[in-house]
Amino acid sequence: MGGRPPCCDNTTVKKGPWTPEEDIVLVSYIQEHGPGNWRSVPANTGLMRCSKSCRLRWTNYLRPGIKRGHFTPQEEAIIIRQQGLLGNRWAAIASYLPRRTDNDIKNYWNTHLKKKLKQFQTAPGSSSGSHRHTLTACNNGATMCPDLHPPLPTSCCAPTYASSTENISRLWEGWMKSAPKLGNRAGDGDGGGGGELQGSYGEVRQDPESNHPPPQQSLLLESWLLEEAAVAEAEGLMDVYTHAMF
DNA sequence: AAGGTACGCAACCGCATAAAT
DNA sequence: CATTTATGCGGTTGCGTACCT
Repeated sequence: MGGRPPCCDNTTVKKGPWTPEEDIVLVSYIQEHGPGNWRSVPANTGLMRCSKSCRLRWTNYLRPGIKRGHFTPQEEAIIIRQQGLLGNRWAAIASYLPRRTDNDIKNYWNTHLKKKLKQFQTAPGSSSGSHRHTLTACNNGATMCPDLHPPLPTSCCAPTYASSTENISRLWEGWMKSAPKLGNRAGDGDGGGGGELQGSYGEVRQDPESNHPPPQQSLLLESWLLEEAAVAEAEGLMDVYTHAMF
């Protein structure tokens, strides 16, 4: 048969939630090689994950510059407007909010905005309250957002591979929590989860007892954090600009 | 305080398209 | 050019947690 060789052996791939150890392995690899060649990731890192799963984890959670948590009214407005224009093309909508992932936007739409819009539509006469605010902002945002946030390829922030402070700190938080009791995680619902990792990633978890990252990784993290500070500064400037526009 | 329910998020699944052989 | 897989995307599900009764 011609064609490409298969990316991974589907019989041995691990599923379920990612562990901090896996995250670190993935981040370290991408830091070194850059994102893109996903099929080489499981092969070269030893991760028992499908390349697809690695890509998803990276783009939705570990990618540099990702902003998590509260959506601002401005962001809401852009999402609502673009959803109206583009439909459920979340990747396209996400290009207007470079620091949000399509998955995040999709989740937010399904859990919050859909409900909000429904409420608004069932009470068309209600011209007061937060919904009105949202939709007003939406209309404003609609006309200006392509200028303010032109559809940017992820390249606008990605090339630095700087991971967000939140993501990294969360990573280490998870690491600290799980490291001392890794042995107890076997029954973690995800059959064969933490337990097998101990063996698989022994060479990666160089010093599990000390709660410190391996030296090389800590250097990488340090440089990421420094870069993140620069990104945050830039974002601050953007917020000022945004507020001026609204 | 305990049990039940709703909510939010991470991850998986399946499909479409692009790319490699 | 045909075949096969990688990649990207949208829909959906399952789990953990917060909130309510």
